[in-house]
This record gives sequence, C-alpha cells and structure tokens, in this order.
Amino acid sequence: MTLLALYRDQWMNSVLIASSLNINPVLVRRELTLLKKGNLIESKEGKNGGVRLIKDPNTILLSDIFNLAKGEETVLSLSKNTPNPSCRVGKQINENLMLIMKTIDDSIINTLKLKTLEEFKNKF
Amino acid sequence: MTLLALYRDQWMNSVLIASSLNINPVLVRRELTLLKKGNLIESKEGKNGGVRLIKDPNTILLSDIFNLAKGEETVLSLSKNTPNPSCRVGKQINENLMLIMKTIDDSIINTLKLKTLEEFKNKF
DNA sequence: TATAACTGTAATTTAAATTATTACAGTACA
DNA sequence: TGTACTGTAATAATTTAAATTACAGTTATA
Repeated sequence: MTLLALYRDQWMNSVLIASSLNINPVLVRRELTLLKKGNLIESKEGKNGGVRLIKDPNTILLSDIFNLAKGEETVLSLSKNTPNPSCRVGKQINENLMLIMKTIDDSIINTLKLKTLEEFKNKF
Repeated sequence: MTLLALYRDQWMNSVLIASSLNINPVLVRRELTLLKKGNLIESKEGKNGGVRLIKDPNTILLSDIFNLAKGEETVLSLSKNTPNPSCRVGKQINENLMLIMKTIDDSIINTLKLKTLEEFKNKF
C-alpha cells in the first residue's frame, strides 16, 4: 500500500510489488484481492495492467488495511486451542479468551485509526 | 494461570495442567519456566511437586502474564520479512513497521492492564 | 534407602501451517 | 496475434510449531 500511495499515477503490477516485498507474486495477487474487495484499490487486467489506489491516501486509515488483511480472525488466534471439555476451566476458557481477544483487536484498531496511509507514505 | 488461581492451595503439576489444555506436558513446563522467571509462580521439584502462584491473583494483571509469554517479540512479527533493500520502500519498511508494532503492543498491554487474574478467574 | 512422582531441559520426530511454484484461463494493449 | 498482465486453483517445498522421547536431578514416603 505504501508503494501504491507513492506511485499513485501508475498501474503497479504484482511482479514489481513482489520484488519489493521479496515474496512470490501469487501471494501478492491473493492479498490484493482482499484489498480490492475492501474498495481500497482497483485492478486492470491485461498488458500494462496492475493495481492502484481508488482513494486518496489521506482518507485511508491503517485500520482499514488492517481490517481487510486480518479478515474474520482475531489477531491472537484460538484455532489450535482444543482444551479439555471435562475440565472446569477448559470447558469455558475459549469463550472467555475470545472476549479478551476481541477487546485486544479493538484496541489495535483504535490505535491504527489514528494513522493515515498518507502519513505513513511520507516516511519514505 | 486460571487453574493456579482457582487451586491456589495446591501444587499443580504439568501433567494435570497439560490435560486441561490438551497439549503436551513438556510445552507446559517450558511456559511455566517463563512465568517463574517473571516471579508470578514458584515450583517444587520431586514427588507431589508442581507449581503455584506466588502472588495474590488480585495483584496479577493480565498484562503481566502477556508480557512474560510474549518475550522480546512484538505480537505482529517481522521475522519472515526480508524486503528488497534496493527498493525505496523495502529498504526502510521494517523500521517503520516496527514502530507501529511497538505502538500496537503498547495498546494491547494497556488494555490488559485493566484486567486482573482474580477477575478472570471468577468467570469460572 | 529404594521407589515413585515430580521438575527442568535437550534432542529428535512428527504434524501443521505457510510460502513458493506451476499452470492456465481470461483480458487488454499494440 | 503475440505479449504482458490479473485471477485463481492445485500442488510442492519449506518453515515453524508441537509432540515425543529421554534422562538427570529432586523430594516424599513406604
């Protein structure tokens, strides 16, 4: 997103972005799909295609990006937590932990609401 | 820690705790080592040994536990991030992300400072 | 004082999750 | 009509996390 904000006038392709991140272009395209569904970027197929921001970076909060990237999960995951249901604590722990994790996610989101992509971009 | 708070009068052993968590006792003992270094618990070796809280659960904040469990890392990790140093963004991104991640960690810790182990324990 | 039941920790194996790769249909430009 | 892209699925390779095994050291107690 920093790259897209810096080069707003250009269609940036997944190979270029992947080269900056030093990861595989397919991973980049997968992530861009999420950002596109969230209406932060648009894409153009075909030769000289790529992606670019739809919105002014001043109106994009880091929390917007975070929310799209994170999906429905909480940051601290319970996916591998399968406590013993015959234990007084185990049988209830996940619902109680989930409440805390939602609180944590909220605090992260509130922190990231204070930062715009424009501000972040200007550090480069 | 919930178990230890509920059964403060007993030495709780790693097999029992592991059975509640439904994980391997060795993992439990490794994690208990961190909590012990942080002076939240004490351990007793030998037969009928185990671990127990040192402090009153009213004086243990969830942030205390979180800090010990998390170690020196930030919650959102950069460990696999090796961006392209010949890219204007890539060469600087990790230091800028790290600043944000420290801010995020701070906000999580502040959230967890508002909750005591005693309060959490009382949900069970 | 021997045995059983623990902690503490290292080394290794196994399983799970992540990332990379390959492949290809579809689209747009020149 | 060829080239360079997106979009997406399937699979392979790699990395990380967890489980397992092992064992030295400690303590209670029969």
